[in-house]
Amino acid sequence: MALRMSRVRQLTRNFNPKEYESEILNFWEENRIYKKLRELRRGEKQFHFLDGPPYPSSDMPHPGTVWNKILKDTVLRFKRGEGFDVLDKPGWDTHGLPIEVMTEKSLGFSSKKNIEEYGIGKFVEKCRELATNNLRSMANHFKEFAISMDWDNPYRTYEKDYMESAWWGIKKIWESNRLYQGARPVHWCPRCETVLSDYEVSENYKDIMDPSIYVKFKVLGKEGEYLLIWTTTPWTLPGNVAVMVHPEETYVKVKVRKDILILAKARLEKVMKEAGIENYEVLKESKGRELEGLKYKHPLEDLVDVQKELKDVHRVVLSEKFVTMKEGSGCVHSAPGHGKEDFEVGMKYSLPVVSPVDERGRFTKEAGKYEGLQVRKANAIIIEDLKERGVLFHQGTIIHKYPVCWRCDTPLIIRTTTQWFVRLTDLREKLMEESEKAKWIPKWGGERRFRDWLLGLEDWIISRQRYWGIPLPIWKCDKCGNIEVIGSAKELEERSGVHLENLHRPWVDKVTWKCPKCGGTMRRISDIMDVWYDSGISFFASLGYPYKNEEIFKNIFPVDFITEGHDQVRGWFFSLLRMGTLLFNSVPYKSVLMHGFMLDEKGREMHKRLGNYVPPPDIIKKASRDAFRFFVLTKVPWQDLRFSWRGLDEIQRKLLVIWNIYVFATTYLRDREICDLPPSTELDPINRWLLSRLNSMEKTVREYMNEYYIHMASNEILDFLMDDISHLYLRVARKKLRSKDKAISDKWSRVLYHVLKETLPYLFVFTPLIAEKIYQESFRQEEDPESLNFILLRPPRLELIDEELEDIMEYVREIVSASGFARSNARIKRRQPLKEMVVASNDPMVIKAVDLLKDILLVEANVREVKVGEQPVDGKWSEVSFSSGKIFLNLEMGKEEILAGLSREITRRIQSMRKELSLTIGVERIEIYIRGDDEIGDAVKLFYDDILWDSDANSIKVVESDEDVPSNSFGKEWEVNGKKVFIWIKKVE
RNA sequence: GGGCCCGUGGCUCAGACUGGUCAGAGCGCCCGGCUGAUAACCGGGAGGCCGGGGGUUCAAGUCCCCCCGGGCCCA
Repeated sequence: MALRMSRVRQLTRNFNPKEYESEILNFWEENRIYKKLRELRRGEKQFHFLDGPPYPSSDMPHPGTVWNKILKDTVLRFKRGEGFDVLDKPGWDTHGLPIEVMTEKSLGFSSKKNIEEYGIGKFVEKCRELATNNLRSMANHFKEFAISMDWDNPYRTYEKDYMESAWWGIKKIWESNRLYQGARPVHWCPRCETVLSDYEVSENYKDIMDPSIYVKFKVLGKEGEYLLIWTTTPWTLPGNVAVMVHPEETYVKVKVRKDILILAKARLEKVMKEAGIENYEVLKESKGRELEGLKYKHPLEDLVDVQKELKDVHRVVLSEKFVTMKEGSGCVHSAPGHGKEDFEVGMKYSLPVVSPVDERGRFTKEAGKYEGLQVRKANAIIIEDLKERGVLFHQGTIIHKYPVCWRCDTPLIIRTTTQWFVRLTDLREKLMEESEKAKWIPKWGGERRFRDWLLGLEDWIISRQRYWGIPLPIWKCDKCGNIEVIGSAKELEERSGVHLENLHRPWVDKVTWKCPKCGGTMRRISDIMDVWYDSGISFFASLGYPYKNEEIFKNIFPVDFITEGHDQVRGWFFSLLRMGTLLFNSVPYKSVLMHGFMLDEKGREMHKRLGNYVPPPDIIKKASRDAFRFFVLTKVPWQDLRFSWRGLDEIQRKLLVIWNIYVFATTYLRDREICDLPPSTELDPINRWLLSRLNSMEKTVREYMNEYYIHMASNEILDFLMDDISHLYLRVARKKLRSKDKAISDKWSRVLYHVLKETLPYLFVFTPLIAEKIYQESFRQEEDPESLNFILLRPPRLELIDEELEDIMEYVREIVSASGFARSNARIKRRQPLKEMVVASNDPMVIKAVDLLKDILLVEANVREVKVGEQPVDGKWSEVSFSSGKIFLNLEMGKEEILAGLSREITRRIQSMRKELSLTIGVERIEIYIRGDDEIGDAVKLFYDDILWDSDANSIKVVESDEDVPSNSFGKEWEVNGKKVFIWIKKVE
């Protein structure tokens, strides 16, 4: 192998991330580095990452989303460094209500009717445009943070390929008999005429005034006995089929005037007080359980048609879950058609579901007398009717939180509608089993959070009555009800002869064909799919499987790695698990890293509307991209993270130190021919220690990264650079690199060069911009790859790791700091050389430390000799303890020490004058003139060469009077150790 | 209301799984030092009974229970 000679170029002293960060981004862009990188790794072992698709509801990402992408990018960079061909396709979740609503707003719409009038086609195009513009803009923000993903080839849920994959999946679910139609109570906006999903409802509660009424339900067969129920929605009474009581609570029969009322004991006092009744008598107590099956007469039986058919149905049922003693009477009016809890209990008791309300919120014919009335407006009439029938016990009003439509503020109703379901309840066990196969980071992310929740899993409503989404590919014969589920555009074309490029509504709605069974017309049901279906299929739909990339898919399943915020445990993580299990009988991911939320500086949620939102461009402007990266990467990922400008500033200063390390190194290494690393047998212990540290750092970083302990890995490299290189090694190396002995300076140069260069690819994983900048500007050799991107992380050479030596260095650090303490106690400056230091210890490691790493002790303690020994008896000593012994510093100074100290003081002054005149070492040379007492003269004489070398001067003259100094010299008067000294320096032209 | 997580010096956070040099780091503060990496750097110091209470254990930020405060997800 040919001998390689390397050279480094001086790194700009000025640390200017604002400039170089965008310069590096441009460099990558202009030189198509990313594309070349993909080419380079093609054919290598693959690493499969799946991007959780952000929702492009804004043109700018939340800082937490940037954090999310930085975590992903770091893993991707690491895996590329390990030589993998990574799958790094970013994704976008483009469908759904938020985009629809924003589009509606931009068009000034407030309801579904507006959309229909405007034209679904035009509307859907607008939605697509909005999503596309936003995702492009968001992508640009991500790119700014050096997120290396395949931005030119993202997966987008609105693309035809993606939608076809979705159809394929639905067809498969249909074929496995899991797709069914069923009725269910849902939140419904009567004005917009649409179902609202739970999450749309959850954040939109308002204080609303409603009636609060107590109604007597007559118990059958017992004269004068009534169940006393409470409701704030009288309009749901026409749908009543049962009364729920709590099985374990105590219920009482109370005599009030002529009536006997049944209600919960715990509520008795409050109800009576509310109704203003003072005289009542408790006749009997019993457990709620004993009331089960008690039949009663519906109070509006004569007015509501549907109630006439339910005569035998009305009875008392039990529910521990939904009967509370906090409000009402403990007897809960139950209308399975108008309440989810009611529905659940109703199912258990096989009660009929009555929901005599249409999509505009009006009573239907089934409601008899009330037909055609808006349900909320019917409240007053119903109350009147109850009063008339003598069953209204008490009437009041209540102000309570009630869900309203987040778009039009209309109070929502709950009505039963027919929706499409995917049967899941029988898959609970399987889903749990599958979720356990994934590696969760942290462990409890999957174990507890997921598991408990899967236990309560129910069948999934996948239909939505909206426009911007993947249409459910279900066609139904309008005559015989025959159903066909279509799995691709091609299949659709085979049936109908219609070729569709755009599978969205309304185009797909127009495709019909003749029913093969009865000759009727097959029409698509008008629903679209829940967007959780969209993102849940990304593990195969992002590839267009099964119509494309079959080989790749088979290879990637399950994907190696996903990571998202903890809100996605029940979101995307679950959604993927659900789809993986439904379609492929397996969890679709191997490792899941759950990360936290980014909160504001005070620990609150960060939101645009709360005004505490920090736009990512501000972070770049005020801190830097790499600073933000390191800021988030060094924190425990699964905890919530407080944003902090100060924290960013701290990291920025660490980046400055890293920069300075390289500035320092290149200052000494530039213009020097540097050979390859010498064999370790030729190295002194300090250099062997550094190489050991380098390799253990590499080993540790790799181990942590492979466990996705990203914070541990990033702190490891940061500590290596700060503690080992900057704080320790360089302090010793400085003098060695400037050594007059070329053999020494050469050897140290080779080690330093090697270590710093090899650290760059590792640093690149976390803070790619600063690493690439240093590489390009200083370290890249002619024959080196064009970018750090292409460089593999060389595996650590374990044979260079010397754990004992690393342990020994810890003792050295302790001894050095003890010596500093000893000086400070004795008030002796570091600069003043001392005769000796004695280390008293019987720890063999300490003895080894002194033996092997004496050089460091000599320099750092600034003594002429260090030895291991007993506590000295004679002389003046400063004593300090450390964990394994004591150190003693000899404070007695001979003539030589004093003169050496003086010479150091003089050098120090010269250097400071140099700096004042901006005369750079190694560039401008100077002449020095000094006037002082005899001792000063002696010091100069004795240490003439040292001063000359350190201050890079041509000559030093001790002068008797100022006239001996050239007139154009720069002179200054100093006080050195109590003496007056005059120093002049003159630039040599 | 339920589930999960977090609560460590003035500030920001490491201390996970596998209780015992874990009471730490950085920043800030005070004192001192260094000086061509220099609008950097080094040493020392003050400062915490690891949210509160109970329990398990020879031993608990670390395990268990309860409470308080914050976050997320459900209801």
